[in-house]
Amino acid sequence: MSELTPPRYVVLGLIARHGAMTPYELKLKVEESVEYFWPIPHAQLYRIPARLAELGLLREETEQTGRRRRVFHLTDAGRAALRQWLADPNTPQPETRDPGQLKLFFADLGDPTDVVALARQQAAQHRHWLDLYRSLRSGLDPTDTARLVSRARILKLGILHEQAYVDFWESLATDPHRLDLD
Amino acid sequence: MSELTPPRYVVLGLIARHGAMTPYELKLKVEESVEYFWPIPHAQLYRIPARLAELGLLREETEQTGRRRRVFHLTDAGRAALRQWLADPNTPQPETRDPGQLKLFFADLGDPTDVVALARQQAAQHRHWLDLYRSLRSGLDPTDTARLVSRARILKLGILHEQAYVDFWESLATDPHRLDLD
DNA sequence: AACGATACCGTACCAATGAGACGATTGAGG
DNA sequence: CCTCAATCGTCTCATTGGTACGGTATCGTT
Repeated sequence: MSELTPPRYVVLGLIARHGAMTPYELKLKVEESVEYFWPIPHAQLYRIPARLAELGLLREETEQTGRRRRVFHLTDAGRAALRQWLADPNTPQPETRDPGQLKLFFADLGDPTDVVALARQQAAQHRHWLDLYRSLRSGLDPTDTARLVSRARILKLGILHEQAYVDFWESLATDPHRLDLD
Repeated sequence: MSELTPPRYVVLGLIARHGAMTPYELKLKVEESVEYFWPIPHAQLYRIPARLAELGLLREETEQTGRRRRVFHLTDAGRAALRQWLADPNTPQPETRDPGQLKLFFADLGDPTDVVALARQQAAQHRHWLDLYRSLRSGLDPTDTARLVSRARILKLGILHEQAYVDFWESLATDPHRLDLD
């Protein structure tokens, strides 16, 4: 069984966790969480399940009522593929694509004041995410122990991440000439 | 003048900084730095300059000697486009694609011991990058003041980033049941 | 000078993706 | 009924990712 791409495992995982879903429901689920660390454009969530069904990892059924939407169920093969992926600790390198970092990298080619404006904007942007993750964490339902642990963990990482970026950009905004070589 | 995609600005920026280059030289430059925060597959570095030349932002010349490679020069329009981009502090959101985070998010669907193995592997991986960035920073040439500042800054951010991830994964590896809700 | 080996360099191909316009369906309220 | 907004799905096109493959220079050896 060959490896799937990460977005495909996202679809398998969400269906494994929440039960059979339509592409539209997948889209809603993705927007509420996965999005933050693996964005998937919504059109993909119509293409991927269809592909997984061809591979036998999902089974497609059609609603008998109303809009007759396509509902995708996890098959045994799908569950097996998911488990196998989760059991393998080896993962590809993370990829970061950060336009702000890119502008910073080339900042010496522009006006020296640009970097301060950039830093301010970036600091604000990352602070926004930091606040969001913090409030999501304090809003966790302590009685839902099953979901709580994994939710809290992933939010913890998001918070550490954003905290690091806020620290960096704020320091750059207030003190652009400081040079850390410690 | 419509916006370009980030990889195109990378090409403009590298040529602005280092002078006219062939696609192959671009590839080498990308690998030595930009790669870490904006990966670009090498085939792109043959397509992008050609496209930018069509747009009038680069000018293509052909070597008279040997392999007769295509050398791309920055035009005034190209320089202007680059400056305009750098002067605009507004940037799209960063996108992170981290297979490790994805596996963590779905960890509750697999075996509970998987997460420890994952954490160990991730901790090692991020420690590797952390060490690399640190050694790159200590290897900076203090006499090259022009480049020093921008290099040091971007490395600082990389180090903060990796430090946060090392902290997270190491803590998870040694103490998988700890729950941070502070 | 001829040679092979090894790097260097470039292109081509095809499936997959990103982005977003557009169209269809539903159901709630008037 | 009718209208409007929300919901839901598909389509298209340029771009991208991934990678295989082919050509060209260089260098050490004889």
